[in-house]
Amino acid sequence: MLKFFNTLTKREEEFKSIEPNKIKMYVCGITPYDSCHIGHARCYVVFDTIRRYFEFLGYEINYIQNFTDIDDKIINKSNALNVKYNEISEKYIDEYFIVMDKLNIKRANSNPKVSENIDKIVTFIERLVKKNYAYNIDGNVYFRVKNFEDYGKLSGRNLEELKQGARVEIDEKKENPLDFALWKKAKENEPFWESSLGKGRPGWHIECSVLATANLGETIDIHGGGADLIFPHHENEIAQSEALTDKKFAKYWIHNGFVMINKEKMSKSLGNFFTLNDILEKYEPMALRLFLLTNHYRKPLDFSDDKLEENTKRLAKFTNFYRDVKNLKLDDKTKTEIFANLKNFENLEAMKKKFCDAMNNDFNTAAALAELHEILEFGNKIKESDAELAFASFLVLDELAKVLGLNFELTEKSNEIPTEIQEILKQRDEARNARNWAESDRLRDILRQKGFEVKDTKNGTQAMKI
RNA sequence: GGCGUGGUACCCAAGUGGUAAGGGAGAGGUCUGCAAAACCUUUAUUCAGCGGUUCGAAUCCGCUCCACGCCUCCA
Repeated sequence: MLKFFNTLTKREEEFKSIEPNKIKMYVCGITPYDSCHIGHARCYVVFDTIRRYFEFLGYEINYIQNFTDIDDKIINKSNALNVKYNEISEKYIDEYFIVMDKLNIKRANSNPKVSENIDKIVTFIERLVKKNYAYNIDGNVYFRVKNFEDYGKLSGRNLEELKQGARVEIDEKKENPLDFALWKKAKENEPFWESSLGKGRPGWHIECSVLATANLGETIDIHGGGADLIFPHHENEIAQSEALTDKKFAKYWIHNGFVMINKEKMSKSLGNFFTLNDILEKYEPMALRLFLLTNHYRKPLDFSDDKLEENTKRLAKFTNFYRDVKNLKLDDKTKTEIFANLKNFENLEAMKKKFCDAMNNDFNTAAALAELHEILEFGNKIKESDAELAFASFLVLDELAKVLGLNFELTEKSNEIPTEIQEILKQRDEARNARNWAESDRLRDILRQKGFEVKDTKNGTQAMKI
């Protein structure tokens, strides 16, 4: 039985999809105005892992993730660099895919862009105005918060509390300081769309309500995003959607915790952020994914280089085992038979069950990962004595690793050995066979200088990038 | 001020009432010409502190101390 924490009800709940075996899931995407950082990686790894687990359980999932490709930050940057706003957004959308592909994050079923859905957004806002949930002042349209009774139910706030902290821009003429913009009137040097609401562009929150309901229907199973979006973004999404449809917008809300640097929240304003480009230049993507999965998704996660060093070593334990499995002396027919009879390996079935128990308990990837280590150790212990059992443990390990999005075969950087290095390795093997230790040690030093560590095994010398 | 989260070994980290998973580092071992790597074994009578509830608490309750987040753009 799968249960997980629902931000809306503030407790763990058993999961039941609206339609049998089908899940409609929406996760807030990025605003493409700059390179992705480790916080983005955490969010999308978390929801990718959740998605993969649902698929493993047999659900058919429709996963939608938007791009907020028109926004103040993009406009500011495009004005500063004197290029069109979409040049900025397209550049960073391309970057997003490159880096997320490296992390083995499955593509969404669709990635709708705000700029391509303006008409739907305008219609949505018009209907809100008609229902008296929104009002237009001089071409700015605001949501009338006081008319939506449930406002605050997600973030656990009430209107009185919120009024205390509310800040109002000087040039805004809202009825109520808590009202938020649905449609922003075009200012000078800003891209705009002509519409019945006036010349302008959508506010931030409205897009997700529109794109989620347009792609998935009025009620969706799961809505996800970073914890920083709970208020006001997700609170406002609920208000807009439920005001219009009078139906529950999302049954389950899932939020991932922040990434911290030295126990402080990582953020642009503090300047303490790391881009994924920088990180992945130094470390294997799967080491990063391993690190992210070691922490429970709802807790804050403290990031540092040390952690990635640790997880690089940890990653090597898995990839080494994969390499050893490839060298097992088993013919294809035997392998096929093992695959077909995997359920007969009771030890492995038990470990697989523990993996699922962990995932069923609020997606406890850390405990699930621990189970992967158990299978790894099991496989390592018997690989010399029982090739068939070792191969079976590899199959189970690989299956479960992939549920977590860990593709250990993608990571063998060390397999890319240049021919020059291979030549030296060959010479060194010859020297060793001739018991010429002086020459062998000399070649080893040369290899080290060239950035390769040697590893002597029974089957000859291998090299690994340092 | 209001709302909320967390403090578990040298470091990271799981644990949600039944007697402390896992990883890194350290130590010992196997292998090896020597190394390195790899693999195996091992490492918390104790969970920030003090009280309480219970047959039983890291887990529940109360207080104290410490760290952090949200209430404004953020994944």
